[in-house]
Amino acid sequence: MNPTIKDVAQKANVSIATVSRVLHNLGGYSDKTKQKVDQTIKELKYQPNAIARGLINKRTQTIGVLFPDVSSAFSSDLLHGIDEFVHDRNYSVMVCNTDQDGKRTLKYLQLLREKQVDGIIFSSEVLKKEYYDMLESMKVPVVLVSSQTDYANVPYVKVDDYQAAYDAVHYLITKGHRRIGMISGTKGDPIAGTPRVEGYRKALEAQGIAFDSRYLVYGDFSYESGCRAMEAILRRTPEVTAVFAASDQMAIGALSTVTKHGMNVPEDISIMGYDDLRLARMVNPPLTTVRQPLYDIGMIASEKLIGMIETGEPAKSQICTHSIVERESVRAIT
Amino acid sequence: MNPTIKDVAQKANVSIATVSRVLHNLGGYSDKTKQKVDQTIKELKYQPNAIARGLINKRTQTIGVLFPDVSSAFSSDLLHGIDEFVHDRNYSVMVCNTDQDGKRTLKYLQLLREKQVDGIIFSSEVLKKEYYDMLESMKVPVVLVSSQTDYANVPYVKVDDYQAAYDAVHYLITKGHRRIGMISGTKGDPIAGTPRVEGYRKALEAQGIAFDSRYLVYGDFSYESGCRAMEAILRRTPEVTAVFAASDQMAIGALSTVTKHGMNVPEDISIMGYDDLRLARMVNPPLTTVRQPLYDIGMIASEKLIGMIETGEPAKSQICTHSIVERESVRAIT
DNA sequence: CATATTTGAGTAAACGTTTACGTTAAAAAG
DNA sequence: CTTTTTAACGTAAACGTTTACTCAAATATG
Repeated sequence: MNPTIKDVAQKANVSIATVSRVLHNLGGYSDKTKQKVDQTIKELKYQPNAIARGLINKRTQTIGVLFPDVSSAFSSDLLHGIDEFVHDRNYSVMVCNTDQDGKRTLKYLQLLREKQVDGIIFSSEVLKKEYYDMLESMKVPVVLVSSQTDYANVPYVKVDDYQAAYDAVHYLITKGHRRIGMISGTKGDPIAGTPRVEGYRKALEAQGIAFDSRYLVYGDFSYESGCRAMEAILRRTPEVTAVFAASDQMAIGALSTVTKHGMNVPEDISIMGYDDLRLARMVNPPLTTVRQPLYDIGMIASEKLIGMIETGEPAKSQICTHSIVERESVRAIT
Repeated sequence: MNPTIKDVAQKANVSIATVSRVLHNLGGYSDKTKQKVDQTIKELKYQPNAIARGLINKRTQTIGVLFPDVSSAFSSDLLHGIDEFVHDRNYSVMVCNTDQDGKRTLKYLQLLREKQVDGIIFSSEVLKKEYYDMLESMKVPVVLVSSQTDYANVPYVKVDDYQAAYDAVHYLITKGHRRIGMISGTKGDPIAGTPRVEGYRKALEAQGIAFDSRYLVYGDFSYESGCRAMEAILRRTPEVTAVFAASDQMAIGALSTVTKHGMNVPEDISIMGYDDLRLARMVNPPLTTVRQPLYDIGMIASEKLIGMIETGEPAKSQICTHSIVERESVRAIT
């Protein structure tokens, strides 16, 4: 067995309370005893037991993070930011992969509750009433990432999807494109779906370009769906000069497909993505895209969460600024 | 406050012990009491407190996972496999991002010890004596992933790096290549560095091709280093017809660089990667590479770890089988 | 010098479980 | 109808901490 505080106390000839006090620098002991206690802690290689501490403090210094897909580049960038901030503040993170499946989400929330996490970051999934109720009854702070909700008191941090899409399409227009296709994400997705389509549409109309539903095709954010969508575009509306994809993965799928058809990006067709994942710069040509600062978003979300945990006060939602990063997949036409 | 087992006991007019017994199906109670207890558990929405449970059981049902870079595609695939298996067995995972920095690793091990994790997965980092000693003193099962060690009793699960590199280069040779360059990972890395170089060398020699040190250039596994390495190759030994990179990221960097120079892959030069990350199939052309089954490796490692935790018996190391996945970045020459 | 205050500790309860042990009443055995 | 066994619980200790409370000695105050 590992030594406990009791062992330290015995060996140092003091009470448990005293050891605890020097451990936390609470004062109430002489220099001499501090010396002795510190000494025997070293000797015994004593390590406090966070579980016991957690039981009494009702704080575990642990937060839970839920992702629909931990292994996606999107999630892992976020996780990186979260991990970074959180560890700095002496918390740990428990990850859960919900696999975008309701049953699992609920099961994991259950789990996190039993494990007494101090807070939860809920990412990239709509907060169904079911989840909200559960969260509510857990009485644990939550912050949403890349998601949003009507339940007023749960803060979110995300980019303005509408505006980001608007800006992307506007950018394409300023580059001289007028026949612009869009590969949307999952149809009806209230966060990353509809608002981005809406941004696309409005940006078009603002420049006097009529929205043409044939130019809009749906995917599900994945690479493969991007390939399929691009196939459809090439077949049905080959006159398009640029396409805006609602995720980098789809953009890259589109890019592959275009090349597979013997055409070149951006010479024959321009492609613009969304997210600015690491891979955006790795593909050929490097992808022009609208950047979500995922790492920062992870940090900000953690900051808010820990703030709520430690002050008990609700946090405000935050819209992070996106930006357009110009690389080489879009060309200006005249 | 959330209701405790005590609240349930009171409301159901039984003792705490009885509630605990029905909770765990231990028998020793009548059907009627079970009914009543189950009922009041529902009514109160009682949830057991895993912290309290952990304190007494000395089991937290949590494992710690250490990665040098959580956000890398490599880590996140692994993590996915780990998470999957582990949750199935009712464990949770705590992630730590060590940032390939000694101080942090030690700090995190410390943390995981305090949090009383039941086991640790240590990934992609050499197990220095320092770490080993710490781990040893924690008396907690550990398994290494994509790493290895002399400390006999710690099991690892990985691919045979030497053989995998050998096979890759052999494959290139069978495709008719004889002037084959290699972009190695970090020089001297005992796992993913030296053995792969050795495999390269031996595969060459086995076919009567002399090893030429000018054909070997070092990177650090990253995309950028792959770009730099390829620049060097193009400058110094442009006669090369194929290059084998020790990571997909470097391979993709090489690929970008080649294209940037106006040459084509695989027409002008063939490129082969290592890992088979998700992005390998997304780039253009899709990357021929040697596949490490990272998801499976994560699962296997978890299985071993949990086995050790639950039986107390040491696990055996395991070499997972790699394979060559042929895509389009290598061509046969005649 | 007597009293008040401060310092340096110790004692014990509490956190929410699990579980070894004890106890009672009913059922089975003789 | 005893005696033994069993079923159905209850009691209380234990896990490793934190912390409110207590208390004695030392120091300061008048």
